[in-house]
Amino acid sequence: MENFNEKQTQILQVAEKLFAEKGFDGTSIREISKESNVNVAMVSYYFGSKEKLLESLIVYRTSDLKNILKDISLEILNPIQKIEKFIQLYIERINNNRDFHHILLFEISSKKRAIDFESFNEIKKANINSLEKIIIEGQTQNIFRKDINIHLIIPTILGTYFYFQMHKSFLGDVLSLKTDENHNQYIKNELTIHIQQTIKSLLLYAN
Amino acid sequence: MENFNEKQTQILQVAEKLFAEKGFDGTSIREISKESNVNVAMVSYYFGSKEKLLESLIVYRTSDLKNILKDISLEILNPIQKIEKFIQLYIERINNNRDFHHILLFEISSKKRAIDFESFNEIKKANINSLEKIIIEGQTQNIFRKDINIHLIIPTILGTYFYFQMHKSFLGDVLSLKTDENHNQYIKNELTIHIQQTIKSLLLYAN
DNA sequence: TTAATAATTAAACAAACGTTTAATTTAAAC
DNA sequence: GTTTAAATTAAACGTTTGTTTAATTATTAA
Repeated sequence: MENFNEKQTQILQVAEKLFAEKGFDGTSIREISKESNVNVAMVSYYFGSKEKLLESLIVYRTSDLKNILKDISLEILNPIQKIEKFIQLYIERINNNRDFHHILLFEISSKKRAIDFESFNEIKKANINSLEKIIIEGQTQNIFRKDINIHLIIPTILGTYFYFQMHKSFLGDVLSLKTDENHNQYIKNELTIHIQQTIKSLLLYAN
Repeated sequence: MENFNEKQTQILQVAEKLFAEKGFDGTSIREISKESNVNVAMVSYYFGSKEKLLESLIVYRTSDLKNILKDISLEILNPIQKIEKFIQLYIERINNNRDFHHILLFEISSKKRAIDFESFNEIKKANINSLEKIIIEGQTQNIFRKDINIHLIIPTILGTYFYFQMHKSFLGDVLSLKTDENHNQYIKNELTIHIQQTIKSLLLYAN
């Protein structure tokens, strides 16, 4: 349906970066146009308004995310390996789109604008279903606990990631992560392992 | 040092609510003054500027938080009970100041303003120390795992809480939490138990 | 080559913003 | 009761905001 040309994509990417850094209301169209090397009027010309620019960004990124969905439950792995892989892929994908998810997080919990998150909620539900399949498989094999509330597993996985990301500077200090590259490598390795270990313990631990 | 009179407190509380709902940049001084039933000029008169109002809010709430710090490590409880109590008190306290912590979360990860978070970081470090004591105690008693990274425990505890809080409407749907009272009770009970269970599993589970 | 459409621009627009001013009212001190 | 200081107000200030206009340039189609 929606397709963006080169200049539109340029604007969307600059807007994404600035919205993530300074928030939607903290970013002006003039900043966006300046950093995109485009006239101020072009944003209205292409997207209609600032708010519609944000909506276009959501369309743009959501259509990105839809394609990558992968069904781990069909692979030849045991439930524990599937959980590990699910978490690794989930964190990796969100981290690759961290600016966009930062914006989403703010907009979802904001009462300022009425934005339609339905297409995004669909993706979220698909991911929950994917995880649920794996957990049920582990439960029927008597490996996993039976009293698991799946809707609290995702908050622990993603919450840990987002908290880490948002406290970048504080945690970067205590963990001696000097560069952004260090930080990113830490997420890819230690943090992902920590989250995997946490969820595995929760699923496997018997009172 | 700083002390606020009744009218100043009124302004601070309204500002806190609106900043949490719509963000700092999404809230105007005129909105704050209207909802506080004071003249627009009063905000500048009392606080100097909008940004100094935010700084005053941080001072106001931080001095609140300092007093409640409680040393669980001295109580007559076993390490597991101490962990449970630590998590319960920590979540409870943050949930009681959820608007303020919502603001903090976004200011900390924002590149818009240069705000001094030192006093707040001190509190955070004190809490980490408190948790570390408990974990070390459990480790010397050979109850807890030895390969725990304490700096990733806090992100899991608070990250789970914040993610839950920020996805209020999505999770409220799937968990059938109709009112704010329902939501708050769920945090106090099920969510707190989930987080306790998660951290206990992580600390106790042996490969 | 010409006509029509799309892209781009500088300038202007009104509205909203944070802040200041200057006048007035209220409260406290003497 | 008078003086002094603090609190409160409506109005105005200069900027910045998102958006529109009207003119110009570049591209495409006939």
